[in-house]
Amino acid sequence: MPKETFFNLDEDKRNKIIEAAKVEFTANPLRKSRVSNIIKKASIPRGSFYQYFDDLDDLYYFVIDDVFDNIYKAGNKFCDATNDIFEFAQISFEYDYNGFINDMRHRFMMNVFKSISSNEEYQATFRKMRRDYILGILDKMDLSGIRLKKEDDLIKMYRMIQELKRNVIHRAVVEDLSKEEASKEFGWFLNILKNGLLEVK
Amino acid sequence: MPKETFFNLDEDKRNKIIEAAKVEFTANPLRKSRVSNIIKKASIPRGSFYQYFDDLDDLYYFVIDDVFDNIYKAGNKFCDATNDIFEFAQISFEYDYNGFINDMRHRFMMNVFKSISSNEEYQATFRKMRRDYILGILDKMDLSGIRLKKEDDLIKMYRMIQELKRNVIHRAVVEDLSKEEASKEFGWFLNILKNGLLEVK
DNA sequence: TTTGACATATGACAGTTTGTCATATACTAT
DNA sequence: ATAGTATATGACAAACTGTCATATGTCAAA
Repeated sequence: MPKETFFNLDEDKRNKIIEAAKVEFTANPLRKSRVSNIIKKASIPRGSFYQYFDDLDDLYYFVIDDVFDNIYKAGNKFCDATNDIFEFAQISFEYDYNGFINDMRHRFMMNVFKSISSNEEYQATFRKMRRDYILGILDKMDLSGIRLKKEDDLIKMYRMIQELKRNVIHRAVVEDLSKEEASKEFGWFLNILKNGLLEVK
Repeated sequence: MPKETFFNLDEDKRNKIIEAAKVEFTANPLRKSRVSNIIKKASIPRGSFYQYFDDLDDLYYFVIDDVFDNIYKAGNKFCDATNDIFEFAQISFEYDYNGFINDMRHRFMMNVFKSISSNEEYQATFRKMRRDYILGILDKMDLSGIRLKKEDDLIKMYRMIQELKRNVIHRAVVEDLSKEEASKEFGWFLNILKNGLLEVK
């Protein structure tokens, strides 16, 4: 979290720094971003930077949280437009999409997301290999009880489950969940997937 | 991707480098990891490192992909144990959990996952704020058609939807999906969430 | 065995980058 | 006016990166 000194700054200066940071993080992924570039762009001396932030990461997370927050807040204003939660989800999705992918922000988000997973080259290989691999597994399963029939849908389903798994394990690592807690949590999600959220009529 | 030179190395040397890298990436998140530490640990000269890899990222992604691959492959061997895909998911989850969270690997995965999202401090604040915020939105929704009734379950459901949204947008950014494609994709997922995967009897 | 072509190894080095610190300046309250 | 506190500043040592000229190893053809 930026230091108090940063928040004591007058708004203009603060914004100037944030803007400079966004420019830098848009041009480069975090790992290639440099404090030197940001202070040059924002015209502040090096010492000041470290008076405001612990280090570059500190500023980085502050900036992305700000961006994310703004987008989500904006998207969520649509909760007055409907009282159907799925409709709301769909509407806010479109809005979020615009927020994340508008021209100004696309490159920035690209860098944010890229630093998350492996680079493109790996992802491509990964995905290609995966498809056959998934089909191999699905082949061994009895899918007669499943609503989906198309191969593409089944693969999507498999990936959805994997993604859920990844998500729970991610949280287990970060939040230190025990195996039992994590497993139960995953089971809960699986159950939703199986039976759906809607009441059975 | 590591260069051919790296793959031409005899296995011992290759493993020594990978081991040194894992030690470094376990001790530090990518951003604080140093080529210098790795070459010291692996006893190879600096020049060689750059003969094998483009840069540190190159090695990093190679190492995590390797780790992930091994874990998932191991987990997926259970696909012979059952032909119920949900049971399989649950079994392989437990196995994956062990893979990711065993003593040796916990710290390493922590670093991998941490570099994904903001740091802990932010996450904690975020989560705390979020709860009330989510309840505020849910309050405006008509939840009478939803099977879940407990507040905690409803929040989990909301987070699941958000996570799905994040996931689709992530892919939209990285894979350059159009708004229509992305939106349709999200709709597909929502539909599964609503109605479940199981055939209606 | 010798030769040449090619692959690999090596560490010194120039150029960057980082985080700190001593000093200067501004601001506030008595 | 003064003391006390907060902020600004840029020089600097230490650390790090990626490159390059040079040395060494390998191997097939002569």
